[in-house]
Amino acid sequence: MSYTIHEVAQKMGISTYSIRYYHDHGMLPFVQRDENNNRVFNDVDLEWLNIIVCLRATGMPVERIQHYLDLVQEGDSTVPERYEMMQAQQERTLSEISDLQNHLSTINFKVDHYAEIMKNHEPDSFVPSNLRDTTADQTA
Amino acid sequence: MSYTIHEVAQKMGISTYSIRYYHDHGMLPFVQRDENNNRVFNDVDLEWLNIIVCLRATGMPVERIQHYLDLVQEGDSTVPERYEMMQAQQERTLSEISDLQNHLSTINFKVDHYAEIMKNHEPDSFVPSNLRDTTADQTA
DNA sequence: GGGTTGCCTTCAAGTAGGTCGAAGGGGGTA
DNA sequence: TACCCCCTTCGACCTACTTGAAGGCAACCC
Repeated sequence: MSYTIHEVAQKMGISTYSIRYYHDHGMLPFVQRDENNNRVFNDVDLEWLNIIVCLRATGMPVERIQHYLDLVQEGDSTVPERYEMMQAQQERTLSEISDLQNHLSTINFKVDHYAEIMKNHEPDSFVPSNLRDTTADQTA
Repeated sequence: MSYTIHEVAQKMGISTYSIRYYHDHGMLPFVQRDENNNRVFNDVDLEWLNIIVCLRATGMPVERIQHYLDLVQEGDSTVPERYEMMQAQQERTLSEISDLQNHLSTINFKVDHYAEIMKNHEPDSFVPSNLRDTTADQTA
């Protein structure tokens, strides 16, 4: 199967701009061109792109991804380094998930807090700011 | 209690650059200056910064955060809009956590895969790339 | 066959959110 | 007085896109 850049963009949930960016920066080394110089993607390209998207989404810089993809192309002798990279990425991602969960509970608290305020007001009865009690609202 | 910009940076785990950036962009409206024009932060400023860090870390653009902070200062009449903003942020964060968890399982798979390869090799016995079996390595 | 639409191309410029360096000032200590 | 350290502002730089301008090629319409 072969795909246009738009099909790939839709499939992967990223923009055509990003795909061109990755390609132009050497991260999609197997992409072909058709007779009009348009990019033509196949399933292997999609797999590579999948890796790129995964690593970018978990915060790996483009330069590191380039290095990782180079290692993949160099073969099994680079497995130990790739192993270390993926382990680092694993830890990084776990800690980012945990950070996000902490932030989420802060946000949950605010949602509940605002819901509570709204429950105690009749609809359309919010007091104007010049009349409100300012002492209790420091935590927003 | 009052704090220097460095103390705040350390407390919040962000750079002094970021703090100045937020201040310069009107997101820390209460920060004072001392007689030498240095920024002086108090506990209320820390609370505001905490909100900023939380919303930024969960992907809210600076402009939206500015708007949110404006709403907070306007008082209770803006509670419904703030409620909607925090609900949106809640959903966004939940879906980002879920995305990260999916990406994490891809990474876990690679870590396990590489560990498996390394287990089946004596140390320092990785084959040079020109001798390896290239057919099985498409998924990196 | 000429015009329009539409998708593609490249290259350059713009953007967000910081990050950093230069230049300079104030204050404390030796 | 010299030195050090931390602060300031302002402007340049950075990453990872994002967008715009200018133009090519093909397909359809009349």
